[in-house]
Amino acid sequence: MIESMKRRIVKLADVAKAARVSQGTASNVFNRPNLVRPEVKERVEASARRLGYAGPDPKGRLLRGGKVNAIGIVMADDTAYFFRDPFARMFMSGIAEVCDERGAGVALVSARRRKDAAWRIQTAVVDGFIVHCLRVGDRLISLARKRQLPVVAVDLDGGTGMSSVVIDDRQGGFLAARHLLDLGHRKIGVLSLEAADPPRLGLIDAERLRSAEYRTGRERAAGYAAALAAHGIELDQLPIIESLNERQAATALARELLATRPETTAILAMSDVLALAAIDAAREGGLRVPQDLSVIGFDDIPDAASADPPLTTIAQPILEKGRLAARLIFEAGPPRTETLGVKLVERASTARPR
Amino acid sequence: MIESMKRRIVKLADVAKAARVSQGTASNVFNRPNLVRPEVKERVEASARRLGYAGPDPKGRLLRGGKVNAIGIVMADDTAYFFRDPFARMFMSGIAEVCDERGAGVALVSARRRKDAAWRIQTAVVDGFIVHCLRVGDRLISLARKRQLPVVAVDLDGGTGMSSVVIDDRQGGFLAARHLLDLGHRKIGVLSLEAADPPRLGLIDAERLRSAEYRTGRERAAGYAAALAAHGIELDQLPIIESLNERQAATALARELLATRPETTAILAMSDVLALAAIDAAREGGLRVPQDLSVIGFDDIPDAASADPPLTTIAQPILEKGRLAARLIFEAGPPRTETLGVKLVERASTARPR
DNA sequence: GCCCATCGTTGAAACGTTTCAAAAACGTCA
DNA sequence: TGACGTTTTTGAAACGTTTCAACGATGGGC
Repeated sequence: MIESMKRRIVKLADVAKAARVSQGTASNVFNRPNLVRPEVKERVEASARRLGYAGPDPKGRLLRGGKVNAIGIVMADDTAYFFRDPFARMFMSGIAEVCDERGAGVALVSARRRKDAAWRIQTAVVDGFIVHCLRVGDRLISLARKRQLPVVAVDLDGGTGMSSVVIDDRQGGFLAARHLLDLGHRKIGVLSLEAADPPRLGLIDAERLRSAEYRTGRERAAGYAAALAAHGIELDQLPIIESLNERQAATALARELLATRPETTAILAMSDVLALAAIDAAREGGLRVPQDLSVIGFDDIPDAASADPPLTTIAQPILEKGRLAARLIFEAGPPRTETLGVKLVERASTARPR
Repeated sequence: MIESMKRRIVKLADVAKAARVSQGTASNVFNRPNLVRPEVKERVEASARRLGYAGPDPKGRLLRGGKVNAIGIVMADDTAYFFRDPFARMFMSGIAEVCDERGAGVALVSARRRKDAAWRIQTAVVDGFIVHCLRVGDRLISLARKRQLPVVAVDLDGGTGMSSVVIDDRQGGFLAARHLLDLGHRKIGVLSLEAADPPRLGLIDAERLRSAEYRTGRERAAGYAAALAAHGIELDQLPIIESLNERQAATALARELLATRPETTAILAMSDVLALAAIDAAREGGLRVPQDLSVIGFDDIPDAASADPPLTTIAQPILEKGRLAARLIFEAGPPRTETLGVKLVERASTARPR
């Protein structure tokens, strides 16, 4: 009675005492039952049941044993983003696949609100981190690295001593722009991902992209520039709109672009989400895609193929990227950077200008 | 030199010793820096830097402090399912939202492979569990409950002493069936979710649904039966196909149903995924929806509205379900069951039979 | 009957932190 | 100078487990 008032939690030691065995034996009952005599095992189990023992507490085990058996994925957005964004989802699926293989768990770490983001990274109970969408040299990345756990950066030129996986964004940008140019487009509008934090929504100049904090925007733009240069065009001559990678917001911005630059015959979008938004905007403006306006995306998210019209885009192996990132965590070898290739996927959202 | 060979990890005690302070003070430097004199604080920080201290290890903190500050979501599928399935995604978004509010993390616990599923649940480092898609009385649920952490079951009639959130599946089933009947359909095919584990794919009889382990299938079927009864029809008279809730697999099964029962004028699908699959199958078979075949779904996943044709379905508040489940975990009050309502959403996939 | 191998069991030592009552240091004021 | 509040710092006690060398039994072979 009085015992129950104390409300203290039953622990292994209590069970052991009740069963008149050493704590070591009690531990074995739960972890290596074949090491202990059946009779004793049963006695211990009986005591455990009687006392209402919850089983070995992972907290204790963890401290002793070391491995959590889970990795944390850090993204610079709210937690729901993991489930909302098509790119993130695909990426996570790749990670999940490898984690399942290895029997590891997955913990989602949102780094949206900078303030508690730090705390979250410092206290996350994981064996390693995959960080995505943070800026190079981001303080959060240093925090993660300070934990002295394996860290893999994704879509980020890896700092020293950190593994990273990236895609050949520049080549992708190059292929996209060249495709449009080859079709004969010259009046091209660029729909850009965020270049830096904070984003500057709306018309920006090429310089902002050249010196962008985010690798993705910077490199893709560099690819665009290279292809344009081959046709004697400067990136600076094109209208460039910076947008959040979000359909609603981007549609509004794209609409504005089309309104202010009615001569535009093609949109070079840095992501499929942006491209789909551009198509929405075109349609609202009474433009047919691809007859009146060509649109090319980047990423090849699942929706791209089933969009109307099916999207011409630069495919990157998103799933493979996730897999690779996870493998790099588990392999825990010396830091290295893996670069994945991209390719042009021609579908129906691009055509010759009229 | 020799020191470095030992490879031992630097801990708080080492830092404290090096800075000639007590361990308590060192701890304060990291956790309540304002309690310690600036001069001392700096000394400790310097030592920490010099020794390469990684910061207080969460493992230690955890054991002492208790709270992990993360909840685990258990689903009976592989981890990628969390990101693939539209229902799961929406549900997770709701959970994520509440977790973000409370500054809690999210851990994904896959219970796919029964064997290590048990281990995963026993060792997950979390403060509570939300379990979904497991059978009532599932051993895994008992395991979770044995952890003596808050557990919330979703879409499961809560066992004793466990909170749960469900929707009014029966009412939903009733509304769906009545809608079809009101339109004049009598030759109706049922596309059912899994009734029990293991699933029995293909034609099943109504009895299997009446005694189904999974609440969802059982209750929705009961709703169907009630509506049919009002028209003097028995559920047993309709062809019922059990399928995995997966577009590819379901399409094949639906195709078969349509082939063997060409008189069918409507499909009563237990989920939107199944409904969309039915539409795919119909189209392959040269049937137009809704002119030749009406299809009604259940859930109202995001894709339902944008499908072609837009899907008539029973809407359930998926997001709210996630939010509620998470709140129940955090509130940690006495166990209770929350039932959420459903409603019919008429779109364009149903019409009068010809 | 003795030696050895084998199998079970024990006891104690980590694992790394936070917390808290009590002690010390420091200032202030009479 | 001494008494008395404040700040700071200390030391030790948890937190709950696993592991491991060593010890005691038990039984077989000689």
